[in-house]
Amino acid sequence: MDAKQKIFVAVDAVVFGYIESKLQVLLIKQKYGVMKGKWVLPGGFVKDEEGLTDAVKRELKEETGITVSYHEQLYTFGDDVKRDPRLHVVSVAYLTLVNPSKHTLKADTDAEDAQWFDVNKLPKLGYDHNKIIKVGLERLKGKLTYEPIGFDLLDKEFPFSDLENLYGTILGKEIDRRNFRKKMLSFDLLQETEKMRKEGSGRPAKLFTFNKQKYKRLAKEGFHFEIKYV
Amino acid sequence: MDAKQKIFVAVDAVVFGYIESKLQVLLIKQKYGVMKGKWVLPGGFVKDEEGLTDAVKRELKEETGITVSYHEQLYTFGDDVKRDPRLHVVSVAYLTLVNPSKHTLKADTDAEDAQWFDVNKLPKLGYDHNKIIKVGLERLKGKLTYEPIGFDLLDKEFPFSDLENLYGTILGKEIDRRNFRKKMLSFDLLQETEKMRKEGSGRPAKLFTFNKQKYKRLAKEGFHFEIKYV
DNA sequence: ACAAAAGTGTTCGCTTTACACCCATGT
DNA sequence: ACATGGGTGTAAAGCGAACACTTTTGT
Repeated sequence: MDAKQKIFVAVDAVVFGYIESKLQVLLIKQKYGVMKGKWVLPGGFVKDEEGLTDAVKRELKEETGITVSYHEQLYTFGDDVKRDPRLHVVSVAYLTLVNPSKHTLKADTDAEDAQWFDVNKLPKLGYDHNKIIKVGLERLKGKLTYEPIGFDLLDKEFPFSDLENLYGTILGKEIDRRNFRKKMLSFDLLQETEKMRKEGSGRPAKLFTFNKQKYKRLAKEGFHFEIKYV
Repeated sequence: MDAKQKIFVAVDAVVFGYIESKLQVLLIKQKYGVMKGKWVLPGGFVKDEEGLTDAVKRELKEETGITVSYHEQLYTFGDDVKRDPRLHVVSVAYLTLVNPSKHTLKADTDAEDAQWFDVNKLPKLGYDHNKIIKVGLERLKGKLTYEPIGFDLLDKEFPFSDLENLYGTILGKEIDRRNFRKKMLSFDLLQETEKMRKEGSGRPAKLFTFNKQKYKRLAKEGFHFEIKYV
């Protein structure tokens, strides 16, 4: 019962957004501390008597003003005792997805600035945050094929092509539009709306919505979403 | 920079073994503290300047004298601030698999006793450890179908029937022996040995070994182990 | 000879994959 | 009329699921 333990507990969030057909991560520029001026993941120390999930949500709100559409625990980083140069900090990382079109970023409290970065063009971040993002990206790639979380990155109503692009971009694969559409529709989880989106030239696209309630119900009954190799 | 944070970091291990065709969990009986006399998962506080993985391995060695054959981080429990009644403790849980036939359990240090329990006949444990085991079991079930970790629960050389039973027992499903064998062998990751095992009556069984090196190599090249619905 | 566990193939249906042309709109 | 992106079907191959009898040993 080591009541004088000198280890600190932090939370960090890998927040992904899908903007202009690119997968982006939300970073903040540190205002204070050793990492001052460096870009890092939103996050910070957990408060006494505060749960982990509450802590991430608080930090996200404080630092970026974002509301999440999907959230899960990612991994706890604590094998490298020097991942924070000053203190022994164990960080519980979260994977969160947002629909960025809904939000305007606002830097706040500890953050000098908050910005979206293309996940393939990241600067060198503070701490081990490049590694954390890598782990987050792997998880996202993995889950995309067996859980319908891609929808959490899109608008509520979206054209099929957005969904195709999202899968193609994130997984880095060419996808067969016909097969992809057929498979997606076979789950009977997409609802066609009356609306159309016309953008630039080309034929206008029907907009769809994802029926999350139905998915959750089916999932409980043993249904398994799976969109293989895309 | 909250240098007076009063949160403690612990690690706990869900150690599974497969004994007499039953999935078992390793528990220890607490010698000291509020949970004295209760069965709990092996684990304890992380030491200052100690990495998480090192901490679990140390605790396992101290408390049970076991050597692991598979080990991965499971989940970090820290949403419930009162999961430890006295202190705010965040616990990083690990999933570890061992081949119990190699080991003799020995209780040590904090442990009054160490014992295997049938995963379906658990007593009421201290803290939230029943829940942690539940999460561990879910993970094990999930991984069994898409990573070849079942082998880590078996002897190095095993008859096919052990593998069949393991999958059947853990997943709680009847498996078709012919299809299962065909699929397993199709990966070309099992090596037939010269040896046979005869036990009681019945035809003696060829013993196989799993070629882990080959699996790791193939996995890097994109190979995907998958044994669906068994 | 019988009981007990090991070992072995084939058929059917469904899912996956590969693949190319027409449609609706803007310029 | 042409450029741009949206929308659609079919055939072949591969995989998963169902299914029962023979072999080798111990008693």
